[in-house]
Amino acid sequence: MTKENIINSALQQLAIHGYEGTTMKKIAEASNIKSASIYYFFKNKEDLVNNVLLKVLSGHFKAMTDEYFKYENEELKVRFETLLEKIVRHHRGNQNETAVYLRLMESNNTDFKMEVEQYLKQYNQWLTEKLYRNIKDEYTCKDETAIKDLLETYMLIGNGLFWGSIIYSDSRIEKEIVHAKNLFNLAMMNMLEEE
Amino acid sequence: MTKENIINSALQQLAIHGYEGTTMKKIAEASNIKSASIYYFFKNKEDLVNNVLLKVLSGHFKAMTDEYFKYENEELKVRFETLLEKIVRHHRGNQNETAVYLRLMESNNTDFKMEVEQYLKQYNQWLTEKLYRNIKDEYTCKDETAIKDLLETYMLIGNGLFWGSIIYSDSRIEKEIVHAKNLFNLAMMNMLEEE
Amino acid sequence: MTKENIINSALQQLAIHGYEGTTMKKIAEASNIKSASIYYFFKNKEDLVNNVLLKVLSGHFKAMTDEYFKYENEELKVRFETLLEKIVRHHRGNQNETAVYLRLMESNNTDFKMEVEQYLKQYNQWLTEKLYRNIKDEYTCKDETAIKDLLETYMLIGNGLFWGSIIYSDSRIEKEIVHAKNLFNLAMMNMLEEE
Amino acid sequence: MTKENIINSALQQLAIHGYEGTTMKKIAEASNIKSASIYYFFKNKEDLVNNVLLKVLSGHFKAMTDEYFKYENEELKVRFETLLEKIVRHHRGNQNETAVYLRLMESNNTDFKMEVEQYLKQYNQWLTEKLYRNIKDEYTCKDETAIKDLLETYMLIGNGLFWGSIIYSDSRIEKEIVHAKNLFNLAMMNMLEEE
DNA sequence: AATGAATGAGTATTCATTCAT
DNA sequence: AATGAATGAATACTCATTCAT
Repeated sequence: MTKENIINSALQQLAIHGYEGTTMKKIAEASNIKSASIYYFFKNKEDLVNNVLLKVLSGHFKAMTDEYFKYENEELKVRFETLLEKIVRHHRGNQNETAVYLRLMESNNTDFKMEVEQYLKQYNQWLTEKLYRNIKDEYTCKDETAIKDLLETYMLIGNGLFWGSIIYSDSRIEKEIVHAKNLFNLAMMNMLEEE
Repeated sequence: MTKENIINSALQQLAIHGYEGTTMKKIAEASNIKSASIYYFFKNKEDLVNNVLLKVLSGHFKAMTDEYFKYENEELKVRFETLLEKIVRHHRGNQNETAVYLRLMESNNTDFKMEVEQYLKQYNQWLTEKLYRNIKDEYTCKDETAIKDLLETYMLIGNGLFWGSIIYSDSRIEKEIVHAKNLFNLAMMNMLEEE
Repeated sequence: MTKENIINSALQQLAIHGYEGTTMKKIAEASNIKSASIYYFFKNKEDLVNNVLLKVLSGHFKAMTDEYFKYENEELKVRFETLLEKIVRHHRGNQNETAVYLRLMESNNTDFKMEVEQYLKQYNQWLTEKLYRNIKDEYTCKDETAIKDLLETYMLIGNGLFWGSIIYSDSRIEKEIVHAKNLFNLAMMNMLEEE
Repeated sequence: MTKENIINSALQQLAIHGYEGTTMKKIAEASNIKSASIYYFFKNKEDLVNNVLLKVLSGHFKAMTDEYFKYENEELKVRFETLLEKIVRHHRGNQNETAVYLRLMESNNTDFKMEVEQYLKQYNQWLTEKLYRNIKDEYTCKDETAIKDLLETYMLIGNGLFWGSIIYSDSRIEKEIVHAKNLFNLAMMNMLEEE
């Protein structure tokens, strides 16, 4: 389908050139159509990019939730660790998608910026809540603050992993995953001890 | 001085709009001159941006090394922790500078991309070597791999902090710093125990 | 057709203003379109001018060969004389075309310079060979050098006529043609006598 | 002297790049000064180019008259022939000067065009008159028209030589000179015979 | 569903020129 | 005598968008 074709080409172009650097002509060429034809399917550039962003973000959310539920029955520690790893693998396997929302977040188009930021907030919130529930359900932890701290620490490690997945080579990334898992184990054990 | 003025305006614009989104006219307007005048001081846009980048990167390096040497006589643990904090504070206090090199790194101009990436690599190398020396000098650690792992873990935490400093609010960042410090302490103690 | 229209306008402008002096805006105005539209048909200024040059040179060659073959069955002397006259008439009737390649030859664009020079060389070669064959076939001239000299003399007269067609008025040109014919007759008779 | 220096640099630049292609900056660079300094000596670009043109044309006239008078006491035929040769040698030895007035003549600046054309007309007139007088004085030629025809023929040959000096190589030019002399001899003898 | 043709608004850059020093 | 700094106007070219077909 042409429409899907255009979205994919746009995704690719946006990943490489960013919003300002992506032209309708380049997208059209990558789709083997003429640029005028894009306007049959999309109102304008913004509309098209919005569609791309929607695809990227919903794809990300689906991948993340799928991953989460796949390991729902595992032991808590394993679940946390696996999720950490899966985040990296997803970014590595979908570098274009990640590049797109990174670049749109930094574009000077406020709409995209806000959309990405809002999504990120929502996703973080969803994840945090899930994880919070998990801990609550499995550990009889009295100290709510301790849980929150652990989760924030978890996010910190996740962020480090994320940025590493952007700037590091494949081999380095594998090490990062190991370090991240170890780090989280330490943090968790530390919390349980204090308890 | 007009030349300095132009560089600063360009820095600001690049932070907001990125390379493609920054126009000579916008820079000129922000400098209260006409765009033709920019060409009296700079050969072209690339030349100007190169000057901005040079300023940003050398500024970053100076700040980082200054910070490093300021605490050189402190206890190792304090030194590591302080550096972690200072990195965040520097990014927070110089958001424009950070934004510039983030965005240039992602621009489709290969020259800038490479310059930033090379700088980052160099800086990382410098930092890693310094820290490696520090640990070696102060701890009689037999296991070289353990030190390397600790350093990589330190970088992982630093990366998490860095990305957090891009996406989080001021209040959240303060918490991140605390988590980061704790995390590193755990990692270090863990290494020493194993020894 | 718009494309043809643009080429013709460009031809006109190039004849008047030369390469550097011809602007895309002037061409557009002369074509009753906006300058951006030119880029729908031509990659850039150089591409457009190349098309103009192609038209001019192929037009010149066609006119010259047509003229040559039209009188192929006439007596040799008549043929030479007619050709001399036709060269002038062609330049006079197509002053713009002549002006274009004269000016492009003198432009500081090496590509056009070389294209025109190469064409001129080719055309001269073609003409010389044809004429050489004609003399050889019709006169039992033993002295090859004499023929070559006659041809070079013919070219000299042709060049005088050409330059005259650039700088002289219509009435003066008519006289030039008569002088040129007489001159060539003298040169030819002189060669035959010596034989 | 700086002024002379500027004129010479401008001459060189005009020969290479023509009027439109010659910039004040290029002239300044070739003169080892800054472009603003040119305006101390010349009102504007046109004024400067006018000075160059003046130099070129007066230089040409001086060279031509010098040459003429140097051979004034020679035999008429020799005088004509020598002058023909000297014209070529002058153009060949002063290619820049010739290029300048050729290119200015074709520039779209009407002033220069007219100045060059007027000079050429004047020079032609001067030369024609001189030569006319020479013939009149030395030959008892009754037919005025014959003399005029001979002179026009002479100019035709001169023009051929001139254009050849623009487009031909050094070796070819030497042959051209021989042909031109022979041709003029034939023309002159022809006129005398008819008498 | 697709495109050929066209364009207004911009974009980096150049150029002749000015003027205070 | 010379220039550093500045600019209005122009130049080739690009880009998102439109519209008739």
